[in-house]
Amino acid sequence: MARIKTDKNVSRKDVIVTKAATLFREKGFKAASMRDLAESVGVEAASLYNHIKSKTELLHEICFSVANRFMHKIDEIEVEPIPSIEKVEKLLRFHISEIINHYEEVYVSDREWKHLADPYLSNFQNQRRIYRKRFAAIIESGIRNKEIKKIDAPTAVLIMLHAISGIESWHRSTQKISAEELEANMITILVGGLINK
Amino acid sequence: MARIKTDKNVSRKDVIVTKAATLFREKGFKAASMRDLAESVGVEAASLYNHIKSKTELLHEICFSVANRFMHKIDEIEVEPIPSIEKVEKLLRFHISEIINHYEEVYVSDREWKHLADPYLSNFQNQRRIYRKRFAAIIESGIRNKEIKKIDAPTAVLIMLHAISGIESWHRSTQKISAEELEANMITILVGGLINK
DNA sequence: TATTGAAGCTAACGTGTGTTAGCAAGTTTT
DNA sequence: AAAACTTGCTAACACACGTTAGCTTCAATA
Repeated sequence: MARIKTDKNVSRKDVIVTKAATLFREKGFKAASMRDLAESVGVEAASLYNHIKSKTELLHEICFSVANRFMHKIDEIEVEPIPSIEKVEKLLRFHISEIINHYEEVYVSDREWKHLADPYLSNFQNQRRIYRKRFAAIIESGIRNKEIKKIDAPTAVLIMLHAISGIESWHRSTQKISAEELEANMITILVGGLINK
Repeated sequence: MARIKTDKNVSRKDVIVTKAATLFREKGFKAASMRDLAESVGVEAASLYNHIKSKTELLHEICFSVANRFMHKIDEIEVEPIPSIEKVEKLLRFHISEIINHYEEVYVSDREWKHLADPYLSNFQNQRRIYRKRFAAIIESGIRNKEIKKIDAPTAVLIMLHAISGIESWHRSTQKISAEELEANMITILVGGLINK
């Protein structure tokens, strides 16, 4: 009889969620079936329901674990006594490292959150909106201090966040530069485009 | 008996494809059903098949019409006798105007191409790869001419293309700046981050 | 070793899917 | 007005999906 293998500190549910993230990334949430997931876990589809409540629950877990990490980080950075442009740089570096180290989850959270069901959907959208506003506020304060060019802050946030999601393509590409080089290039272009000089 | 309305020069198939683009954008390709589409066209699901071959065909049409427009544009720009940095700017402006004027199609082509079936899938991926290489070549030539900072050109392309796809969010947002302002901000940040000075 | 709870299995359900067949209504051409 | 073609409809198909019920097997505890 098949059995889901677990290490210490990793519940069987965690294993399922992780495999789900990979599958949702590869095929998209809707196109990935519970039978696909079961196969990748090494078990029958019905057996998954001993550990999870529903397919959507898997998406919740993925999306909110990612969103929470970003929220905690911006909490932390916001209150640091450093110039705004450095806050922006820190945030960008965090985004980059998150997408490199938690590729599947971040990707899914970014592209598949549409398939969340209310009330999770509204909740997620709210968090996202708030996050972007706080990010924009940092940029605006940088503009007031003349550290940053006079630009529309919300637009700048959009550009930053989406630009960084380009790493998804880098992650899948075969002939790639190192993660460090990638990060350096990103910062050069993005922060370089902001700085007022 | 219901009937699909058409203007001159717009076939019934075109009407279906357009509505499909909207639906695929809203729900995603997999989650959008032919019955949904039929309703939005004002007809029964089975009737759609008098005009189209399959659901996937709709996706082909959307993805390749978008891809072709970009290919033709880069053909055109590549041979112009202007500095590389201006070529980059022209390409960016084209991307921006495409996403503003053909929002639904471009969005779908960007995010739903995964659901294409071979041989269209490989074909599409190839076109994408080639496009990015040609874009990167323009940047590399700009680096050689010292117009552009020394950066990894493929990374720069990723950043540009994804940054621009951020306009999707702008497009749906309620309190937005004008399209002209948006374009100006984008160019400032992106081109500003490239220029060697 | 006996007991118990966790974790797996098979079978099946109801529903929604893309698509086809066959026919009726409407429009254009002769 | 007849013929030919286009466009729509109803009904139904085969299938894949998420999920549940009920039972068995395994592993840990007493």
